[in-house]
Amino acid sequence: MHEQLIKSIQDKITLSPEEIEKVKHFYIPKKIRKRQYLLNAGDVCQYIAFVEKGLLRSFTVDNDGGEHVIQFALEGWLIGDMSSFLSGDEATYNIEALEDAELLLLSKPSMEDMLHTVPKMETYFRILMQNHIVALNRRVISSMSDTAEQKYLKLMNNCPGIVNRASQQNIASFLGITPETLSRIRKQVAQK
Amino acid sequence: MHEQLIKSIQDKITLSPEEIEKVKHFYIPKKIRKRQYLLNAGDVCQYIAFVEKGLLRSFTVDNDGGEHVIQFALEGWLIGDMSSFLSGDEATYNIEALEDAELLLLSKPSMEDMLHTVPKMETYFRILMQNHIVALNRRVISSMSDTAEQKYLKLMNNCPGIVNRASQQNIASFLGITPETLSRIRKQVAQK
DNA sequence: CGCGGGTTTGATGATGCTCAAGCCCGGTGG
DNA sequence: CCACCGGGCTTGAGCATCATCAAACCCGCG
Repeated sequence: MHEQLIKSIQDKITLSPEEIEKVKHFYIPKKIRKRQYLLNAGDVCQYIAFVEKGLLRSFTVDNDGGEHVIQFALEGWLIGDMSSFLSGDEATYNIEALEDAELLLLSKPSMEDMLHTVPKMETYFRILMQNHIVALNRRVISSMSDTAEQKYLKLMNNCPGIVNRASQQNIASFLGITPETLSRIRKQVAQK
Repeated sequence: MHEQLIKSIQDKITLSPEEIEKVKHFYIPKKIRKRQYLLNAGDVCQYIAFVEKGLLRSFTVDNDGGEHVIQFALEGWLIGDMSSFLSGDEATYNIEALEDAELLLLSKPSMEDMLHTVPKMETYFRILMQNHIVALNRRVISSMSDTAEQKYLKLMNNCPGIVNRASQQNIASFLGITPETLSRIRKQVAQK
């Protein structure tokens, strides 16, 4: 049940077996079914979710009712509205399961406890934050300067799992292009 | 010399006068002239710079030699290659002064000292990080779904200082459009 | 069997890029 | 003090990419 979490942590820092046991107990396991929401925009984000299994998306809905996929999360990824979680403000994102999923939830009090009892986890979260910012910066540049095809190919290289498992609509929204354009691109790419 | 810094901190957390004095001493004042570089891509980012006065930009250069402005920083803002600063890896961004500037530099050892002696500064930096992530997410959405004119108008509203002080080339690069397009947009916008 | 969501395919049009020329203005040297 | 240079900004014409709108298609499911 915690394999992915432990792998993710040991990837970045070294913990003793006892520390690992302690860390585990701060997370609450939760299963959630396809199409269920983990968070609704407007609520406060109570939990950061680590994905053990499954696929989720976070997205916003703009004034015209258009959805914009902010992020996908599959096995080994974190998802949540960080800003709402840390500040206690209303969330601006929705989070929905695209597949049946097994999650490990971390509440804010648990997180604080955990950082207190296993201080090395500070480093773990700092690295996650840092990687997230780097990824966001890359995405900004890509969305501004790459063609639709380049964006798609980069996603295929970096996250083949997402391309295979998410619907084209969601992928298109994530890439900032229309589903029709994505369909045509896939056709072209396949012919090579 | 530290007015902007103190304002930025007191905006987010409450410090006693003694704590403020302590904090000040961790920062190294530095003046830098227009066109000077604070950081070259490939070097390690030794300092996070707080801007007391002036205007800077961070940018990448892609394979074709094209520049992409990642960020501007004017009075009261932070600039640096966070990832390089925190991890010690090579920086991917360049940082250049667009105006003569007065900076307050924070090295990594100083930062660690400071967080140790004035723990409330943890919160300050966490809020900065958090705001940064929110801003990046907004920028991603904007760059994917807004027209060039909308992007420009948003920048004008959010950061009039940048629109007034940076060159059109830099603003265009930041917005992900060509200088020609920006020129035409400004003309249209002016006619209202 | 028929419905419905997601995907494909086609035709058309708008937005913004490219390339190219001209202009404005500040700085430099004669 | 003026002429000239050069960088940045403007303006124009043509074009590529991608969005829009619309129709057909595919396939799982009631």
